Amino acid sequence: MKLYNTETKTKQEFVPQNPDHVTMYVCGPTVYGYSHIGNARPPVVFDVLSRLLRRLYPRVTYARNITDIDDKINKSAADEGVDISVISERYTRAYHADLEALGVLPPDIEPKVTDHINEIFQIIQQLIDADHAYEADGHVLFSVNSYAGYGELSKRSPDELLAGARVDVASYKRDAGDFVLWKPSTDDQPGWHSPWGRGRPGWHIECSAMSAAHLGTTLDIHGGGHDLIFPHHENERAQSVCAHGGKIFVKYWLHNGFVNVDKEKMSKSVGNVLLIRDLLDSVPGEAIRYVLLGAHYRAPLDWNDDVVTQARNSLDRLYGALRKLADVPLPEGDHEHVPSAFIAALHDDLNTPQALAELFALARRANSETDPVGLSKIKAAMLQAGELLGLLQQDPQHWFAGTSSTDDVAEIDALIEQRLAARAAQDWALADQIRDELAARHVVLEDGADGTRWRIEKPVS
RNA sequence: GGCUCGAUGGCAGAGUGGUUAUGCAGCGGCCUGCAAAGCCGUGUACGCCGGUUCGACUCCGGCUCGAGCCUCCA
Repeated sequence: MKLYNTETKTKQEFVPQNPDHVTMYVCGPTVYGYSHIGNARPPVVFDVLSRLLRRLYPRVTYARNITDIDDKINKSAADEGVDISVISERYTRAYHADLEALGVLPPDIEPKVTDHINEIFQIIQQLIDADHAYEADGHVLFSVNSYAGYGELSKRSPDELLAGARVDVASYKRDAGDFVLWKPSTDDQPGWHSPWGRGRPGWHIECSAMSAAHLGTTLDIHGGGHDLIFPHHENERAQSVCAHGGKIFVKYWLHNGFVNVDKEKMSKSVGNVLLIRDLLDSVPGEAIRYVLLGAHYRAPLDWNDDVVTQARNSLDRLYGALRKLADVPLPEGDHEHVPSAFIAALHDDLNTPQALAELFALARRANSETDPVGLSKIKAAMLQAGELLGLLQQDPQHWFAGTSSTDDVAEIDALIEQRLAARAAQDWALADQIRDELAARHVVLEDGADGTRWRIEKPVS
C-alpha cells in the first residue's frame, strides 16, 4: 500500500514499524459545538483507511481523541453557567451520533484530554528537563530554537514564520515562534494544580501526551485536516521528538483536503457552515459519505446541491444492481471476492474515486450476468468492496424506501396491488392513474418480470 | 510578502508520454401496454504560451486564474 506522506511530499510504500501491530492517531474534534460537513471528512477518510489496514494487518490500534478542555469550551460553559463537562459531553454525544449516521465505525481508543492531565505533566517536565521548554510568567513554553528540525513538516523556516507573523508576540516569549505548553488559569477558569501553578494545557501538548500514552512514542500514521499541518502538527512533532530523546514521532503524516461550500470556505462570518445534523434532515447519511469519498481525500471538495443529487443517484444505481440480486445467495465460505483492481485503487494512496469506478464495473456486470454462480460472486464482491468503503451495507429496498414510514409502505403496496389488478385486466387508464398518484408522492414504479418495485425519488431541492 | 497545492467534456471526478476512466445529466436504439429500471450506442475533455520528444492532456519553463496555510479553523 502506498500513502502520500506530507513530510516527504511523496507517495511512499507503507511499511509499519511492527507488522503485527499498526498504530494510527487522528486528531478529533474540540467539542464546543455541532460538527459541520468539513469536520466529517477526516473521520470518514480515516475510517476507510482503518478498514483497509485491518484487512492487511492482524492488529490495528486506531486512536481519535476528544479535546474536552479548550478556551472555546470554557467560554460556552461560562455563558451557560455550567461545568465544561456539560458542554463537552453534549457535543461529544452529538459528534458520535453524526458519525454513526455517516457509517463511521468507532475508533479503538477515544482518549479525552481531561483524563490525561498527568501524562501532560510528565511530557512537559521531560521537555523542561531536556531544555526544550522554559517557564515564564506562569506559562511553560516550548523553545522553537532548541529543536533544529522545527519546520520540517510544514516546510517553513522559523525566520519565515517570524516575517509573516500577524500576531503580537507576547513579551514572555524568548522567541516569537515559541508556543504554550501550559498556561495559567484565573480563579474562575477551569484549571489543574501543576508544578507550574494552577493552569491548563496549551493546544498542542495533549496530542503528544495521549498518542504516546496509548500508541507509543512512534506512530505509524498520524492524520488530520490539511489546516493542522501548521501549527498543530508541526508543534506536536517538535514536542514529541524532543520529549522522547529524538525518536521519530510519526512515520507517515496524512492530511485531507478541505470541504468548501459553493466554492467558498465554510466560515461563520460567511454564514455557510453546514452542520451534519442539519444535512441529515434531507440527505441520507450514506449519500453524505458517498460525496466525501467521491473525491480523492487530498483534493479540496466542493459541497453543493448538485453533488448531493449526483451522489444519491449514483447510489441508486449501485443499490439497483444489488436489489436485482436480492434473491441470489452469497457464495459458501468466507472467501474474498473483492476485485483486485478495487483493492489496487485503495492501495494507491486511498484512491476512492477509482475504487468507486470499480464498484460501478461490478454493478454493470451484475445487471448483465445470467449465470447464478457468477451472480453470487458479483454480489459478494459488491458487498465486500462496499464494506471497505463503508457503503452498500443496508437492504436495497430500505435504501429505495428512503424515510417512508411503515404506514406509507403499506399504503404504497396497496396501491401497487390495485394497479397490478388493473394491469391484469388491461385497464391501462386506471393503471396509469394509480402510477401518477404515486408519482405525485415521489414514488416511482418499476415493473419487472417478477413484480413491481418502487423507490422514493426525492425532488431536487 | 513567504510557503504549498490546483486548473480535465454540461456537472462531479480519476488517470496516463502514443489505446474507453467512472458516475450524474443529455441524445439515439433495444426492452416495456406506456413508462421506469436495465442493456447497447453516443460527446473532436484535458487553462494560455513556449520548450523537450518521432509523439504531451501527461515532462520542463513562463503566464493567467483559483484555493489553502503563515500560532489554537477539519
